[in-house]
Amino acid sequence: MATATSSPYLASSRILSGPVLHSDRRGGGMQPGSTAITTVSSGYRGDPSVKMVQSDFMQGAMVASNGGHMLSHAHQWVTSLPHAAAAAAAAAVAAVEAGSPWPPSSQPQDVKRNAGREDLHSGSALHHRSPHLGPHQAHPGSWGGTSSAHISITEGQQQQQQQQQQQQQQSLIYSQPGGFTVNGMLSSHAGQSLMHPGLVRGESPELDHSSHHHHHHHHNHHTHHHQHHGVSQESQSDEDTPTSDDLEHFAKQFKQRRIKLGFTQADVGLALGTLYGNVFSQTTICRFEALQLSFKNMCKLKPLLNKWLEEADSTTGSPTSIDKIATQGRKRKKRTSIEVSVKGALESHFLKCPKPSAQEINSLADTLQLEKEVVRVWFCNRRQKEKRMTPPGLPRTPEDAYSQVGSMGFLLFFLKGFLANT
DNA sequence: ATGCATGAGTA
DNA sequence: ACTCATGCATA
Repeated sequence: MATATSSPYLASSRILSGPVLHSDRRGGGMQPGSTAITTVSSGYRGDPSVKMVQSDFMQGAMVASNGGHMLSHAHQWVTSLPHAAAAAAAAAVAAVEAGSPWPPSSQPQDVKRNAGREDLHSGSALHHRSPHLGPHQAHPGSWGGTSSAHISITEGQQQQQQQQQQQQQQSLIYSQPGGFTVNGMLSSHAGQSLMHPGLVRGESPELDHSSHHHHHHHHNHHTHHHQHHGVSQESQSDEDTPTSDDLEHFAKQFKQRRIKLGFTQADVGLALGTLYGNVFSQTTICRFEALQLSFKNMCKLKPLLNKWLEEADSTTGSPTSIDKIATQGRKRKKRTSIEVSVKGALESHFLKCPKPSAQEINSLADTLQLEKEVVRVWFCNRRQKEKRMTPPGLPRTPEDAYSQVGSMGFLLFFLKGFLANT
């Protein structure tokens, strides 16, 4: 976007100059035609200048799709679409036409957008789990895999691609050792077991399209739910690993309550700090409510938020201790704003290769005129996004409830939207 | 509400 | 050099 709105940085206002083909290699140092503006004020780079939009993007898409010709027709639609849509759609087109039917990895993403809208009631609420569903049994790893693959990695399939059972305790280290109290007062009870690492989800079949014959056949499933000591919460107090449905319901209910009680996401984040010593930002709370965290992360946070809810509920009308978290002074790199056109190109590449090698990153960075680090981080974030619970851009309207799975879903989604708009 | 960034922990 | 949990800064 690079809006010029109140930004002291943003050197120039985009000037959509013509095509301005600059497809030459970068000779050295900075390139005049940067494709991303970093809203920086000091160090980093902030060379303004030309920024082609569509044209540039198309080029990127082409490159990604191994040479182009097919894209030519798509161009016209693309140009009139909102950039985001255009980029995604074109990127998808590029990928599809390029012959890659589907990204090898492509997390199944489980399209479990709950079907029934059955909330609306405040407080208490006793959600009736839809009786249908049958054997489906709400797979714990839901996002993780369409192919069942449940939790409890029973020692079999490991070392395949890493990223499976690695960290699981790193979260605990965040507990602030009694030292500072966010609010000047200790929490009544800090200890608390902090969710046992249930080791959830047998997720990510991961790429490696050529060699994974790991047939993990776990059966177990400690789905034992024995709720002792009623703590009022209908679901599981905080014991055993919740299912994705549980989380979804909880998140929903949590948001409702939170709003009714008049708290902002930031308030909650702070409250958690005074309550446990773990402060969280508005961002995290927001992501929790929107189920945009990893399954594991959701599980970790749920107990905490649940606790907060109870507290807030009981203490109705308590003065929200609003504190200001000291923003540790650090030289944080200013956010780089990547142009939509470039994003399209990146997206396009991502579809073909979610995990580009350092080499590829380099060349990509070169082509797109971005810092290598920026490109690397982009891919990291993109991958992470892929692992979140709620896939982005889900059908807002029932009619758009197409397949909505993976890239293809987006393609259709966007194309439909466009066509209906023309 | 999200995009880009940082860092701890791993491999 | 990657994954993951998080968050500042933005849109």
